[in-house]
Amino acid sequence: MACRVIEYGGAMSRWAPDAALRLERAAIELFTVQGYAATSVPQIAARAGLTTRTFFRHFPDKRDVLFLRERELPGVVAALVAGAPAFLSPLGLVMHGFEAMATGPFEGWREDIRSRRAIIESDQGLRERELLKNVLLGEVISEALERHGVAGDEARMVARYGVTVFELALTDWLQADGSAFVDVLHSTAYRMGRLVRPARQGE
Amino acid sequence: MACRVIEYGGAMSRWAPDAALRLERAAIELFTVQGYAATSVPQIAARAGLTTRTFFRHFPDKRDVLFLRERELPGVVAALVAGAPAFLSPLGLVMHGFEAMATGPFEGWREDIRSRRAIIESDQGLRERELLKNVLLGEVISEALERHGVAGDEARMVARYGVTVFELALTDWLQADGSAFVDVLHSTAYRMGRLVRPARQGE
DNA sequence: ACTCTGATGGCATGCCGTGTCATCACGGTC
DNA sequence: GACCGTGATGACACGGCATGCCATCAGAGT
Repeated sequence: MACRVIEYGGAMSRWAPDAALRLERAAIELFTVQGYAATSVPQIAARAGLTTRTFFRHFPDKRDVLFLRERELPGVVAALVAGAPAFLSPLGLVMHGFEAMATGPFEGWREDIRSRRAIIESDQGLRERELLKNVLLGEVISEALERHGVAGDEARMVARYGVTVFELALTDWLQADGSAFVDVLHSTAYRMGRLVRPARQGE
Repeated sequence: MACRVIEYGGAMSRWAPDAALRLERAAIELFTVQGYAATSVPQIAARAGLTTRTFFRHFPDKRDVLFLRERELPGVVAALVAGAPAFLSPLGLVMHGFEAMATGPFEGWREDIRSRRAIIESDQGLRERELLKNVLLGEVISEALERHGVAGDEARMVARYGVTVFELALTDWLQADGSAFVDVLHSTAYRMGRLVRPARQGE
């Protein structure tokens, strides 16, 4: 079967280093055409020129193939938070990390993310997996905050809040046309902060 | 098999109205003893005196049996938000609903919720399901806010924030000993609001 | 040429979840 | 009291998901 070599960032191993990428590509194509539920793992593997068993070596389950691109996200964001200026507030640290993501790689991935989102929202199981990934991201950020000296409970709260802002901003950015992700992120953070500010009458 | 009649709120149908409850009880017992993954649906059904097919008539999948008690939660909270005083801020409306839940039924369910939580946290799939339930709760609350005249995007933000506060408070309440849920809820809301307040230096 | 490593293929297995039809208890009707 | 409709359950078949196990095989290092 064609072992098309896709440049990936350098020679990794002696075998075709793109097995996971081929599987991901085949899966997205099939999901788009015939839907997620109607696509079987053997079908994906066959289209990628691999076997079912190999699919499950690269992905823990069928759903995970749609999140290959996000595997490194927690580590990257955590590193960005870890490297944020120490004088920032806890929320400032988190937003610093997200801001760097928004101005960096995300800006060019809009259509990729959009097409994946369309598939994810078509299936409840995929939605669940996405929620878990977000929570996991929050936990990693929380640890990074603790290494900045933020107390554990405060770190958890700020991390969860930050991830929520990121999620909502991402959704807005994918729907709205033309805006830069950074701007949407800032706008969302500002508006949400205002809404959530403890008001005297509303508890 | 013993068809123990559990009072549930009134005669529902002519058959034993407690099939779902029997299944839930059997499932929790087995999950506690041998773990979630090591327990099969046929095993649960047999212990409840029913068949596998009947299990899937009461629950869409194996995970859902642990969330039977929360089925009515979204409706209840939405009704509480809908009935909240109109002069409250959007966040005040949401917190009003949660506050009523906290002072009401939740206070007596602590140990039940705690044992379920222990099982849920032992399995990734169960965590995912719980996250989905929380998001669904947020969506229902968001709709209730819109019926109060809150704009769509603001409703989404406030609802997500409120659910997050509720989650964090619930976790704290289950771990800490002795505190009333309402107090933990208020404390969490206050502390999180302070952390999240837009600071001048931190974006 | 030899060995070691690690990705892959192939097979078997068990559980999950669903479609389909039969059964059977109960309530209503005459 | 006999009839029928309703709706929950039982029984069976079936396909897909996920994993354990072992064989294979290509390449790297010696």
